[in-house]
Amino acid sequence: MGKEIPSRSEDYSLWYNELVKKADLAEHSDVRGCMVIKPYGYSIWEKMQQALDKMFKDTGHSNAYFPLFVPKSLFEAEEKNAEGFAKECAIVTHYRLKTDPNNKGKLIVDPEARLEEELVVRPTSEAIIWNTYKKWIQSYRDLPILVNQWANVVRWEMRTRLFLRTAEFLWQEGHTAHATADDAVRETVQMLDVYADFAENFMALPVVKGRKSEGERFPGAIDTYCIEAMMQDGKALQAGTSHFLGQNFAKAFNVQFTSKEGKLEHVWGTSWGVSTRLMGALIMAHSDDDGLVLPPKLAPIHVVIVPIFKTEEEFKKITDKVTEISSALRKQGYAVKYDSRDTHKPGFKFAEWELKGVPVRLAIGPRDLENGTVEVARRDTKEKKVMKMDEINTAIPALLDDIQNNIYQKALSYRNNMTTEVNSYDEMKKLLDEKGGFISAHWDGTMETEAAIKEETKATIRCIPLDAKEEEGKCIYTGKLSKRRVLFARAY
RNA sequence: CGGGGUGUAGCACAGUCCGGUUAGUGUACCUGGUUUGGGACCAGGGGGUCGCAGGUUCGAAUCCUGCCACCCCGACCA
Repeated sequence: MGKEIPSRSEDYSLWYNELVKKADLAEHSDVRGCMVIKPYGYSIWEKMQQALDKMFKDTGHSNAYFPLFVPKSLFEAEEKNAEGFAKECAIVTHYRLKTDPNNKGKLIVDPEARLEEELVVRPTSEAIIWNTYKKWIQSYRDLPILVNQWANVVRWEMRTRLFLRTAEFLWQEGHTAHATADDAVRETVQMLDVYADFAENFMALPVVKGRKSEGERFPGAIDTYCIEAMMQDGKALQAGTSHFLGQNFAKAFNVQFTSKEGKLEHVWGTSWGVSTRLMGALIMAHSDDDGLVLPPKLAPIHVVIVPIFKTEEEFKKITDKVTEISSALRKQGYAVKYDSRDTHKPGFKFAEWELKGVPVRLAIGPRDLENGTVEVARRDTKEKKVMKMDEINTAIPALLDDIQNNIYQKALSYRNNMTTEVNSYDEMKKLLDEKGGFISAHWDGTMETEAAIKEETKATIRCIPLDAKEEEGKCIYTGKLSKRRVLFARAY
């Protein structure tokens, strides 16, 4: 018996945890709340990075790197931001250990080595970056500044889950500075579009673009835009955010520039990020009870080839054929894995590569050699068919495209099925308990109502969709007037 | 951070209530052979600070105290 995972219907959250571990994506480390991302999982993250990085560069951004540590005085400069993160910060207070005089071979913190000013381990980098931008910006000619950084951040979470919420996680954070509010808003929306494009075209994950309510907004932002996705258990997941910071950070850090007209003005800012949480979204959006299902565009291995043989001689003949096929596929840019292990039976290998979500599997045995055929199996539908060997080179690219498209369509129709328009609070509560998903409903726009609904149902306003049509209605909770529907859901 | 639960081989667990040979099972691992078109079989073998630290006892995986970690529920989480 190999590795098996629980079914989604039995225990969704156990299914997720086991899948992450059994598919070799990540595991818990010995550090509380922190994970080890294993090579297979990390290679998926690298594919995400590559695609996103290119999109950032194509929209004019450059990468840079800022320090992990933020002096407390800088951190607290933008009050709302500091307050928002204060409860989950790790703080460096000392810079030296020494041997414990009472306990041989052990180390203690040297009380003599207390830092004059504590260093906050960045939960996000606005503070240190805006403090740096102050030095970079004097004139409108210095603007815009379009910088991104790939980094780790630390948020001391009480309850963690692999990829979805860990104390340390990897992400990218873009930080831009502009001469006008319009420019900054345009940037904010552009990056939201980049995220949505990435989610849909690479992750095969349909997302709703929207704006956060005041209560869900990034601390220190004027406006927070987001993409929201629907997971297979009916819970929503925020997959990326893009913030219009107004002049909040420029004012806090005194970042001013001289305009064309010779006036001294505060700079307008944005910040935007996606994290390794996208891995969680990817896993939960597509995978099934047999394991991971990866969209070809993010799969570290596109095609796995399993030989079926009895004798050494058969194995050699098959290997020759496989070499031919795989080098032709590699020439087209596909990652091909030949699983030539003789220590496992084919059935075992089939199950293992399915668990790891490889989009296409080829099986070649003596029968195929005779007939000039190969068995082609696709991971998303688990369909198998026998193909002529000389068709492979053209059939595989088409098949991979089809898989990419199919899992997107499947996720899209699921998401649409899981989005329900609701006009009464009772109906909403019933739906949340029985079906889940997005609830599209009217809201009076106040924080009080939002908080009350959250308190009573555990559902939050995920976003105010950008494409929400103007529609007169009554708030589901207070009956007050509302101009458009918003999306509620229970969320990760 | 509160309530509950669990820590025994890489993994999953039994044994703990009621202390007493050499701590066991499945799986994984190693060797040899037979196998190979959906998770092979037989035989042999290796692997254990029983979470950590104290205590009680002639004797502790087992009883007591403290600590740590993880899981579930809640609070928290922009």
